[in-house]
Amino acid sequence: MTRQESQAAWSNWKPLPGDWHPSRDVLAETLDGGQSFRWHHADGIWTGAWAGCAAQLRLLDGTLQWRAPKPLAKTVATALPRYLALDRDWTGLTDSLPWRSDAHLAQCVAAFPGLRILRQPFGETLLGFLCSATKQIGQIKQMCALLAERHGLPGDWPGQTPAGQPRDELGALSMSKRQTGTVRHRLPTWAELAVIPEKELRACLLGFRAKYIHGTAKFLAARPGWLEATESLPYSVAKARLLELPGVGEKIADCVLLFGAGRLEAFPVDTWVLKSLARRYGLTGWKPAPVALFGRTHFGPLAGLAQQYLFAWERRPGGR
DNA sequence: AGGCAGGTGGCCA
DNA sequence: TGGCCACCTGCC
Repeated sequence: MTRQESQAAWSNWKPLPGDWHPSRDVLAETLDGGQSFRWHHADGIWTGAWAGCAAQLRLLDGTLQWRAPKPLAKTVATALPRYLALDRDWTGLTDSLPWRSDAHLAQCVAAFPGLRILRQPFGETLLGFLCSATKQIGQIKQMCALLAERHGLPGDWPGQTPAGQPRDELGALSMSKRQTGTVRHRLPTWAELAVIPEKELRACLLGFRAKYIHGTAKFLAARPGWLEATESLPYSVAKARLLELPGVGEKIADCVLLFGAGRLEAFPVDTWVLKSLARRYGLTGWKPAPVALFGRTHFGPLAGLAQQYLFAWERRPGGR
């Protein structure tokens, strides 16, 4: 492998606008805590890609800085604040959660001060979470990386393959290394996915999820503008529409609306949240649907934000 | 070495 | 409506 591709230049580091000063842990939890599957960390620098954008982030003396590939710098300067939802008052939003009357929530919020919900591209969020069924974050990232490398357009940005990283003849990083440190391609669009045989999708370690992604791609290809329209519909209507897609159930629909459309009322209930509410709120044995109802009732219109704090807490190393 | 993993859909009573 | 189970496959 040549090194030529890594010669492209990055812009100069610049402070991120706004007043977000996350700790290293909170930054990691936000970028790599299961909302997005396209950020990779190396040597204190986070590299991520979404839509036609790529960016790097680093924390220097408690200040968050960013840079982008030079040709993209202008675009990213606009797109990154939106992606990171810098325009929303997260301090105020978090303050309006019912932590004053909920000691466990207060503990979670205190443990991850400044945690926020990303605003990712809607279609990419859908793809990521269609990969997510009964998979761990590392494996989901691997699937997304393979989809991007094999079926997405090359990005207009410097290659991010760590020097000397061995690759097998199929282009997959060897699984034993579990390195997902490449963000060299865009994710395929839904239009691109629609013409990929299901068998090729399965080869990206998708397993039975390949059928759902293929089916969703075909569904969307037959309905131009359907997904874009869905993004801007009211929450309940948008959710009902997402549930029409093969492989999209309650949980994934809520993830897409929460992480890909900024709908903080969406309250995805996965196994972690199920465990959290069982253990911390006495809902042992409850099924996902009643738990979701409890969550929306108890946490209110920003239940999705509360969910992210609970999720982060429950996932802590050695978490109990 | 076999069960389990950020779910969903289909089939039964 | 509610409870089960198959679905792919890599990893602990």
